[in-house]
Amino acid sequence: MPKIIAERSDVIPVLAEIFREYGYEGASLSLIASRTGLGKGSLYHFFPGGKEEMASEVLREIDGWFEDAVYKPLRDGDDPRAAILEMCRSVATYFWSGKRVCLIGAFALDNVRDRFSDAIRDYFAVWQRSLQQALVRIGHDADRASDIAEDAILSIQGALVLSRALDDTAVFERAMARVETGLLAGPDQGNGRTGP
Amino acid sequence: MPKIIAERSDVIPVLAEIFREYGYEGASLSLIASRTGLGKGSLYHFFPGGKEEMASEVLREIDGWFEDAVYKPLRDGDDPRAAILEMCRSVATYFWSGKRVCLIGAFALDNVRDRFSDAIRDYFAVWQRSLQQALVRIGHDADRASDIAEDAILSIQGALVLSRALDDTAVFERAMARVETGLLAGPDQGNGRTGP
DNA sequence: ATAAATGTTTACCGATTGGTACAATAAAGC
DNA sequence: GCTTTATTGTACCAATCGGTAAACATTTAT
Repeated sequence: MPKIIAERSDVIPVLAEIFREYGYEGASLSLIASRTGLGKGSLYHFFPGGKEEMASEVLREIDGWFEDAVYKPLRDGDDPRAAILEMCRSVATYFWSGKRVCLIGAFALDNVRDRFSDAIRDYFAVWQRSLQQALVRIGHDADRASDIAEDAILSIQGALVLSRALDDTAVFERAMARVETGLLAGPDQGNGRTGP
Repeated sequence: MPKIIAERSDVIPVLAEIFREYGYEGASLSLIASRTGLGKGSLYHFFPGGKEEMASEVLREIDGWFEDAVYKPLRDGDDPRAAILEMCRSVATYFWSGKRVCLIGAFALDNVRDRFSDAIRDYFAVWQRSLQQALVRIGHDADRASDIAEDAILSIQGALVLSRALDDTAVFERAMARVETGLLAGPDQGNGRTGP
């Protein structure tokens, strides 16, 4: 094999950051080439499908990360309470307290949504279902757990939008604190937000 | 004056819909020209500043609509409770139960955020402050009202992201119902979400 | 009627877009 | 040491990008 400056898997996180910063349309091939240090030839060698395949792989990698770091512990962990707490911590770290955008959320609002609709839907659907399962194991009934999980995920996404719009990480941190207390409030005490 | 097929003010809502569908970068001038029925020359006659001016005017118009239909009643209306209820109704209608994207929220996640950062920040900041004032008039203390208002706006934005990602308007409607009850819960009963 | 103001159309600009072709290069296997 | 195979750089492509120029049409004020 010839000289390997970078493997395909090394390039994907760089691509992810580029898409996050510039969006799908805004990330031109020349920009990608210069930021990755790879020529167009190499890029199309690694990703024959072009920009669309690059973005697909990025989405897959993000989904994989969340699957391992967040979803799986929520579903299979011994302690659902601890998994939920860990989710909040992971999410806050991952999104750099709101400074880093959720690429999948951004794609959902973009016109490229249709192109990646399956990946986008799965990402949120699996997250919601995993969180719901953890809540059920805490003692909530299924419907209530579904509602709470939905509200938590949507609050995180909204927090990313609002903290970025106001350029204020405190917005994100306050929202995460609210999400955490909302998720960990037991099934006995109502929280006035999701239910009867 | 020469023949007027469309006034500037007539074009702006069309532009808004184009930007909503395709994003800032995705809305090419030729697309804009064909959708508005105006040639490039006419476009640049109405908007000498080009695409950036078109987007600015769209943002201004959106802000103006919210100012009249939502913010002002929240601040100055006789009945703050009614104004809050009306806000929820207006928002649900405006966003077509989640099928229509919040252009300003989408811009906030996009790389064009820097270009329109002032308009984006003001839109959300004024919304939050107006809603906070209404909550204070209901009887909340200032800090608590600020927190509740922030949570409501962020939930709406997150609901738009999530309902679009899952392609399910029910997500948006459930979220709006939660927002409404959260906003209208009196200052006496805690709601477990924003509380001390 | 005519001049001036106001829109509109069309052709065009250089730059950049995503993508392709292909030769050059470098290492691994024999 | 030669061939094979995987990677890279360069040149190039048609298409489209945002934007400009200027001739052209239409209407109002005089």
